[in-house]
Amino acid sequence: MKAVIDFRAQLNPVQLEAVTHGTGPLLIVAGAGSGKTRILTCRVAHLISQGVQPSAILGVTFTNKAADEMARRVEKLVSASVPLSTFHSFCLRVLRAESDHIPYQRNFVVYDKTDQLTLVKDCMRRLNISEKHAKPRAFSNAISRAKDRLITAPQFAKSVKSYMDESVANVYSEYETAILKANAMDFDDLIMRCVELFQKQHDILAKYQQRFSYMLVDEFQDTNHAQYVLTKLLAQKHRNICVVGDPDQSIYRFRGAEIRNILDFERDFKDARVILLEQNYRSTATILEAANHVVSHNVERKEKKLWTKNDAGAPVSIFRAADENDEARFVARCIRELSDEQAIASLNDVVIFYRIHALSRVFEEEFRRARLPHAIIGDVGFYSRREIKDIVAYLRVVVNPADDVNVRRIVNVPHRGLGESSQEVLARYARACSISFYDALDQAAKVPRLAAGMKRKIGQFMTLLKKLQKAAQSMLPTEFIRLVLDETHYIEEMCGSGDTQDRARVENIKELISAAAEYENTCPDERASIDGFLHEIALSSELDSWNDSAESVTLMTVHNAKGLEFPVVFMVGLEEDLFPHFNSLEDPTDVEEERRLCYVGMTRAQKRLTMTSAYHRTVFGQRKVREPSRFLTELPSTHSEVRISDHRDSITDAPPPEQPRRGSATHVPDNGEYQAGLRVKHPHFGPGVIESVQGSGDEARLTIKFESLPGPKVLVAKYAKLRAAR
DNA sequence: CAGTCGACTATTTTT
DNA sequence: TAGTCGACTG
Repeated sequence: MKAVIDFRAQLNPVQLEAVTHGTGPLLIVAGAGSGKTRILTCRVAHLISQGVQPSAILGVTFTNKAADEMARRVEKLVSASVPLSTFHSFCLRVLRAESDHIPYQRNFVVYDKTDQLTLVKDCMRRLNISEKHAKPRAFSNAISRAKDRLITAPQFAKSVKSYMDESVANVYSEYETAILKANAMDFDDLIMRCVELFQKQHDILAKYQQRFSYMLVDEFQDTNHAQYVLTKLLAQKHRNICVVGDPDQSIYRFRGAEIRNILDFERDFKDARVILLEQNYRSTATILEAANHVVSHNVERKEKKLWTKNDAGAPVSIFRAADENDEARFVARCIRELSDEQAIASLNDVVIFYRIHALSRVFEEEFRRARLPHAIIGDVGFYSRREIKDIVAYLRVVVNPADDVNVRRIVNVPHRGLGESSQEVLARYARACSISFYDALDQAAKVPRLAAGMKRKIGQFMTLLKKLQKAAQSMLPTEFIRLVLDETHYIEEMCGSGDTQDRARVENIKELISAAAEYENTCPDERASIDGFLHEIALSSELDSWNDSAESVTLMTVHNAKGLEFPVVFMVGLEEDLFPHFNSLEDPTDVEEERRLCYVGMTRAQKRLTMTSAYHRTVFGQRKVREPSRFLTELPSTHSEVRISDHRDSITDAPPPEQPRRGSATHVPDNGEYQAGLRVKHPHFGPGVIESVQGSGDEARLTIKFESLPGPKVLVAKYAKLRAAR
């Protein structure tokens, strides 16, 4: 198929260059709103119009949603469907296709975070590591980070440097044995096993290298080491590799992403063409300036200046609310006003970003009260709800009985009188004979120290499982789920208690059946199967199914905001300890990531940006005085407009319970008695000396030279949390 | 073995 | 605050 497309009308010269770049490596550094998605889609369309087979293009995006979106747009341009995927879904497909060549059986399953954590806990128990001493979460994270860097358990064991490392090494090793036995892979395994396969089996690698003559990787700044290695392996042969990224938008370092990959790309592909896209088409000049200004506070950053031809637009609106309820009310009122004034065409034009999900609750309550239609993205994902995990566990067990985690999940759900202690007996037996938990159940009759009554109950359970297994051979996912519900009486048992959550649970189960039906209808190869469905849901998230056609305001975390844009953006909870989050405050590098996160949020806005904070907020059930985020003070004052809640007085009347500070240092009076020369101490910057004071009272601006900082810093007295130092 | 109670503690962010 | 975890009792 050859159809010349003239992109010149819709692209600027730099974009055109990126789109029509021929062969060889290409690095596109695409600033926020510079038309990145358009370039990627046009490039794919361009390649196809040049005669490249769609199936020869490997496009990798960050989320399934982005993949779908891009596929849709490509299809519109050239009416060809290009297989776009995420790293994880691509690897899963490869591993399934090549299952004969990996140390797994064909029917392996994918473990999500919860399964992974259960398994880690299990391993810890076997190694006699107390959960109090070290958190399971810490171990699972450490294991994930190791896998991101392609470090195997034996390699990890060789490089231990501390006592903690040693524990991790032990758990890691135990975990690897267990997960392999369970015939399961976690998210990180998908990448790592795929790399391993390619490195060990050159013929297989060659096959995929041959197949994909062009590669595109989106959100390159958020790829981890393993993903980059995978990319390099695949691109080695043709070297037609195009990566797109923006270092300023790297927000997944905590998950192993390496911004360095962008720099390494130029090193690894010396002949790479580098194209910088710096014109922003999305935001008003004011918003863009403000965002640029904030992110320019990052030290570890390559200088880059986005610009735009767009109008200045309204100033960035800063609002200080009395407390979190006041904040939510304010946002709701603003949205109403915008809507009434017809400043927005639809509620879909509005989004609310917060740093952590916990903040969504207040807004949810307020919006419900205000009858403002809204959709909350994320939080407890659909597939991690208990009832869904329970039912899905049955599917998983039927497909892969070796999956101990899920066998143990369902063995007593619904209750069958097979509690903790008999499970423990079985688990011990299984381990002694080195068989799976399932096999132990199957041989229950032979297991000593098990009451006859138990053996009978286990027998009944096994009869049920075998019946299900047999039925599964010839059933579609929907039919099978219904069968499970019938046979186990799950709904009656778990949802018949009159609990308020029961109705939602039943709804969720119905939703699961719908999802299965949806899968069956769209299954590409007409071979809808239970394990196919399992793989489908393993990598799906709520964001993917987010339907932006419903008329409603969207609420989501800033992390979910990547790649999206909205005419009206509210960023809420901009307070120290929250955004930047307190876990990041120790390490300047982490704070820089928070700042990039803030930058990503701000640059989603097209027309209006409002950033709010509260004077008081209830955190951990305790009312606390809050300090506005440093990111707010980093905004250029010329581009913003500050408003303070009318309710402020009524709040400040109530004396905040001033928590006693440790140590003998006294509070610097916040009634304006600052003077140059005073030695002070700041919670983050440490000791310093006031160089000069401008203004007085709370609003006084203090220029302070901190010992920890190279130059003096200007702080507003009220928010500086200063203490006197001797 | 299961249900209830109280204590406790944890909160980023996600494919 | 709320959700989880563990101990205790029926």
